[in-house]
Amino acid sequence: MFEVTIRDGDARRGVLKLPHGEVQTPVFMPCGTYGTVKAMTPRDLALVGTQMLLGNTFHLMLRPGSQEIRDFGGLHAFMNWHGPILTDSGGFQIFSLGELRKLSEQGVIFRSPVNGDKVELTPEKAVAVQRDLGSDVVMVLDECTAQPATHKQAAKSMALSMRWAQRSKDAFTATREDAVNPGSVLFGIVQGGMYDDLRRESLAALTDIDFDGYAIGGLSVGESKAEMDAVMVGLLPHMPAERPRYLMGVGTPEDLLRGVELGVDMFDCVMPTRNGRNGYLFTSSGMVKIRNARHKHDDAPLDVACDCYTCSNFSRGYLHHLDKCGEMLGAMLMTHHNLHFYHSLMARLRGAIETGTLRPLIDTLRQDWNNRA
RNA sequence: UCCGCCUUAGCUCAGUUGGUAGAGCAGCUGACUGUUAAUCAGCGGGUCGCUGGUUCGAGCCCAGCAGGCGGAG
Repeated sequence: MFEVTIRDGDARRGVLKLPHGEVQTPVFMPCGTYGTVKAMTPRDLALVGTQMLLGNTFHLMLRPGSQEIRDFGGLHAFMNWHGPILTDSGGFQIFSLGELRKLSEQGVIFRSPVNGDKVELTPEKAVAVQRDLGSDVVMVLDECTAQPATHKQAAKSMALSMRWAQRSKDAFTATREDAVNPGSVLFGIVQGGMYDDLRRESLAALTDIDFDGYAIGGLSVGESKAEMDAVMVGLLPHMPAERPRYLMGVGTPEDLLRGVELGVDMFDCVMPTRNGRNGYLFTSSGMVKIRNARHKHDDAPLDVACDCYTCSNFSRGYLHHLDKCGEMLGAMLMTHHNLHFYHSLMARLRGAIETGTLRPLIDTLRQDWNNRA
């Protein structure tokens, strides 16, 4: 289901073959938590170059409910996105909803952020929900370890995630026939905090179980850039070369350059969409905070080097105005641009790997982004 | 002409028994990394209509004046 076609240094150019289509890697996947990439129609997603997107087990389980979505024919039909979908397991919510949950060997009990109900999520339940959703890539339930964590805490957390990984694999194997999407694949998630030995131990445990792909979890949770880099540098060379590698929750454009350079195949992050809604825009010459007063009278496009719908048709002054007024079109146009930026960045990186020119491209991009905003 | 009420930040308003002023919004700035986020945080900003008086001390009490609103003629 995954094939690396070309390499450039440690970077890989590949193809991920999934039930809902092929994905050219390295790829960036926008977050569509509630069955929608906020402010984007599926038509616009296709327009900006989205190949594959994320859904969220925990949030969709609460609303509208996994059986409800199954009754609609699965998440693809429900949201009218017919490309591949990867669903996060709810492991990140163990981290992000830290105040609202209780962990045990069995699983996790959340207090629903919607209505306060008790909601239990176990490795088996997470797989079952994702089976109902019909995801192309199912993620195991893990505990996204909070930072900072001592070696002991990280070890305990990682060990639990590894036991859950085995249970997830067992549940996944046992439920294939009853799935909305029987051709889906299952990814394991490496944990271990910022500790190289734990990360390696986690990876060994996962490869022992054998997954279709391997994710690096537990990053972008408050650690320094240096720590994140150290985890990637220490881990990536040991990850199975013939399987896709997914860096979860990352990241900034600079993070993507670094990840691709080190051999990551898949990324996801809320940054282009959330920051887009908040008027923080990525351009070929660095980031632009469109709500700053200096853009009020600017009739130039957001990014002269960008050919997206937003940059082709609207001025910075207009985007500033929409943002100031809280108009939803502002969120739409700015999300559109940011996603276009991320996807075209990935396309350029893929092209550079094919021609063996990744290194100079990365150097050029880093220089451009740091020049000015 | 008389009576009553009102006048505090750019705007709308709070200001307890007198102790040299607060909120929301707007403005400016910053943050955001497997979305509890069209979100969150910080900052700037006021001769408390004017002039006197009482008091150790007045946005608060008293008098006059000026605007505004309402009522009666």
